[in-house]
Amino acid sequence: MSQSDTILAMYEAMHSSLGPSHWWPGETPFEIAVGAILTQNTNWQNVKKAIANLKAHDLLDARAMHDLPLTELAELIRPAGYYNVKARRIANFLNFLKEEADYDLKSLKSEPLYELRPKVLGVNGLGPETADSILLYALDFPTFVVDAYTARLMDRHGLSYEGIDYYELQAIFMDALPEDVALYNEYHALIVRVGKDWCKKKAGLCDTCPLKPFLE
DNA sequence: TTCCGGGTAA
DNA sequence: TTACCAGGAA
Repeated sequence: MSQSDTILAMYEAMHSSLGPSHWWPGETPFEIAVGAILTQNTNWQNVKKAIANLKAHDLLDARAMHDLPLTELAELIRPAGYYNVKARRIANFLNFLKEEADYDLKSLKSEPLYELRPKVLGVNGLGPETADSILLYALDFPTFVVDAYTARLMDRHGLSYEGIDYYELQAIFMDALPEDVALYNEYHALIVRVGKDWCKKKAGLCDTCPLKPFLE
């Protein structure tokens, strides 16, 4: 089987065994973008608490959030951890949103991906994974999100190697898959689910893993 | 390489 | 009590 056939087959295996993931959780593109920053190296359960705090204060709105002093924002997102750095990163993102889109995140959809992506990456605190998460899950751009789960899973299946670069790993998927936002969306979600529940950091639970047939 | 960090499962 | 988490910057 070719590399891209394998990657397509892995998707089918995960999807048929786990079902749809309904990603990204979040009611609006802005909520998704904020969630993408909050979940950097952080358990989603903790992010949910931070988002609940923001919602309770009617702050899941770009203008309202931008009017809030940084220290108060930090306090509200405290459950998500790294709350001081993340408050600064969200503020950086809000500055960007104001300048580039007059606080209207969705308006950025009119811009081509190849022009928008470098601008998003120019925001201090938004690295490749966070940028791609916002572009794919909040704005429906066809850019594939990879992460530590993806790297580990692919390495363990002999389809990658330890320490692979973000863009190289991303290219493996984008070269193998048709350009399809819904597919990119679901594939990354399935990888995260498999990464959390089977392809764990220490010892993988390969015996019961949906991807067991793909081990060498 | 180190720092940022609260929350929870094991 | 430790280990780890939908990372990124300095």
